[in-house]
Order: sequence, then structure tokens, then C-alpha cells
Amino acid sequence: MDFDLILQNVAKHIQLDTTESDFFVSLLQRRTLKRKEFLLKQGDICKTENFIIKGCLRTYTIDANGVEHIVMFGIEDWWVGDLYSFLTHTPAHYFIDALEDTEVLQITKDNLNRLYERVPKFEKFFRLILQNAYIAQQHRINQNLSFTAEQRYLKFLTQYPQLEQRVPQKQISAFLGITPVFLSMLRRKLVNR
Amino acid sequence: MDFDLILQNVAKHIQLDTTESDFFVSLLQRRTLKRKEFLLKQGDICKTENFIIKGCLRTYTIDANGVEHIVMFGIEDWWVGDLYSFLTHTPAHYFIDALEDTEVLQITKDNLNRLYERVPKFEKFFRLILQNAYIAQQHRINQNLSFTAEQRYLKFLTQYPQLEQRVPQKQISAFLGITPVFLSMLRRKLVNR
DNA sequence: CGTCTATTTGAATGTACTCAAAAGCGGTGG
DNA sequence: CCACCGCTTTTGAGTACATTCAAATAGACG
Repeated sequence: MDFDLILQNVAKHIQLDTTESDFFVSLLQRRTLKRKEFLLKQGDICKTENFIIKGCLRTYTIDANGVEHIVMFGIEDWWVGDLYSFLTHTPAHYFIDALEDTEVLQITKDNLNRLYERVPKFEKFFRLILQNAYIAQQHRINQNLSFTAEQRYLKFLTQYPQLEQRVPQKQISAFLGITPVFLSMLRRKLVNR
Repeated sequence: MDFDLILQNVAKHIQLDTTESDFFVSLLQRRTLKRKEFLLKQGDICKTENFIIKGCLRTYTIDANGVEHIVMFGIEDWWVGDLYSFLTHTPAHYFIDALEDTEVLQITKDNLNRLYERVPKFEKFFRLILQNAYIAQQHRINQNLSFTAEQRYLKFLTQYPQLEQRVPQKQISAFLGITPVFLSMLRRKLVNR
């Protein structure tokens, strides 16, 4: 059933009884995105937090020169959204679109607040989700500071082996912060060993 | 009095009555650090979250070549620590030491859990602190991807004008992810305009 | 098949680093 | 108060990493 994955995701951190999990899923809305379809555009208000049950999303910006930079990828079992926009009801900094046909479960801020009230354990749940995301980001900042593009690419391969298969090189280069041309050169160099 | 700053910091997000704030401060321990003294070393377990009431700390790593990379600075009114180590009781990834004589208020994990139990509002408080930190980091990742060293330096100057005055250039270069030599060249170039 | 986009390749350029040496600056002890 | 030491910052030359531009090739999709 559709809610299996998200309930497993929740169960990693908090225990729910049937009433609680029924209430939780009653607050979720399903949404389907075609490849290249936007979940969020820069400047819009991000009205939902989104749990991916199928497919792949990217969160990115476009800089002054029109170059895209990917802040994060999301695949099955990941939460994505523009947290700042969601929380403060201000225009989003990021674009989010689908790299594959994707299905998400969405929860609005109002529903999230209802959830916090009725099942306060979810405060803890979302705190933990956030903590993990925070720690992952901190490591990424550190990696970007410490490593060359080649090292970052090799790290990416081991850290996200699924993604390497699924997303085009162009997207990987936008995540690593290098040009597609240079990534292509790196790959050639690596193969020749 | 010593707890003014931290109580103001808390009051930004949640309201406490006297009993609650008394209980909160009763869980805090004060610690003084001399310049260059360590609050945490890589490999140690981070046993406290730390609120800076005076001074300046840096959270950093040392890469394979012995080069330091600063993940964040902390000054008055900031919370610092190695969150992952603190939460999971595993060895810390980061060093934290003092760039100036510094005073912090510390709370242990046990005391934090007591606090959560007795004053559940603090769950919300630390969630908000974390949210803000998360968002700031996300912007930093994006900036590191989108901007050249010169642009990042200029951004740093406007974002942390206090720090520019207080910390040596060497530390700023370690934060920006460039060599001190190159930062010196950038500064010369910028002055010559 | 044709069109559109992604990837590869090569040459020229720019950005940032290394190494080495000199100059500046702060603290300490005589 | 000055001299010296250690550390930071500056300067310059040579080098490595990564980008831009342009063109060719390969792949994906209707």
C-alpha cells in the first residue's frame, strides 16, 4: 500500500499506534510529477513538506550566469522542500523539479501543526529528520572545503551509488560544483587507470 | 547577570515563566576557555551543547595535508558543538577551540533530556535553533557552489562584519576554503579599486 | 529518420595553489 | 624599553586545477 514506505520511515525514529498512524496518513496528500515538472519554483511559497515514495527530485538554484547548482538530490525515502520558505511563508530560494517521474506525499503546515498537537511525538520525529539533514550538510561543507573535484566525485560515487546510475552527468557536475566538461575529463582520466 | 544573554536567546522563540527559566539555568554549567584552548577535539565524545556568552570559537577539521578548514565560527549568542557526536555518543568529527578568551554555558545530554521532559517547549526551541542553522548551512553550500573566492569573501564581509574585525585573515581563508596567500592577493586587488 | 540534448575532445584562458622569501606585528624576557 | 622570537601577512614566480569556447560525437525520444 502507498503509505508503507512513509510509515517505515517514521518507525525508524518513533513508535505509533494504529490511531496515530491513521491520523498521520489522513493528513497526507499524494502528488504525481512528470519528469521535468516543478514541485516548487524560486519565488513561490513552499506550502508543503514532501516525502518521496518513487522517483527523483533535485533542489537547485540558478546563478547570475544562468548556471544551475544542485543543493540536494532526493530519492525514495527522502524528505524534500524549501524549509525556510515553508516555515516562514516567504518566497522560496530554490527550484525543485523532477529528474524522473515521481510521486510524493505532501503535508501542509496547518496539517503539520495539527499533527504536532495531536501526536507530539512528531515534534521529535521532525527534529531527528532535521538533525540528520543538518549533519549531512555539515559534512558536505567540509568536503567541499577539503577536497578537489576529483576527490569529491569519487566520494559521491561511493556515497550515492544509486544516483550515479540514475541521473545524467550534467546533474552530477551541478551537484559537485564543476562544469560538465570538466567532469567528463575527470572520468576519462579515472578510466585510464 | 550571567544568564541574561541565554534567556534572551531563548525568549526569541519560546516564552518561559520564572519556574521554567530557573530550572533551565540550574541545568547549565559555566566554562571559561583561554585563547587557543580546546572545547572539543576530534575523536573525543562531545558531551555538551554550548552557548557562547563571550568570545569566539571555531569549529574545524584538519585534512590529509594538515590544512585546517573552518566549518563555522561562533560568537556571543551562538550555540556550538558537534551535534552528531553529542546526539549519538560517537567520536567527534570536529575540533573546536577558542580564537579569543571565551565563556560558554554548557548543557549535558542528560540535563537536556530532563529539560525536554519537564519543559517540553524546549523541544520546539532546539528544533528552531536547528532549523535556522540548517537553513544557514544550505545557503552556504549554495554560495560555495555559485560564487568565486572573491565573491565569497565580499559576501563574508557583509554577512559577518564583526568577525572580519576580530579574527585573523588566516582563519577567514580557512573558512572561505582558500589559502591565506590567495586571500591576501584578493584583498590587494580589491583595495586597488 | 530527424531533432534536441548530453557528452566528449581539444586549445586557450583564468582562477587558485605551491614554494620561497621578505616584511610586519605582537608578545616576552632581559 | 628594546631586542628577539614566532607567527601572520605580503609579494613574486612558476604550476596545477578548472573553466570557457568551439566543434565533433553520441544518445534519447518523438
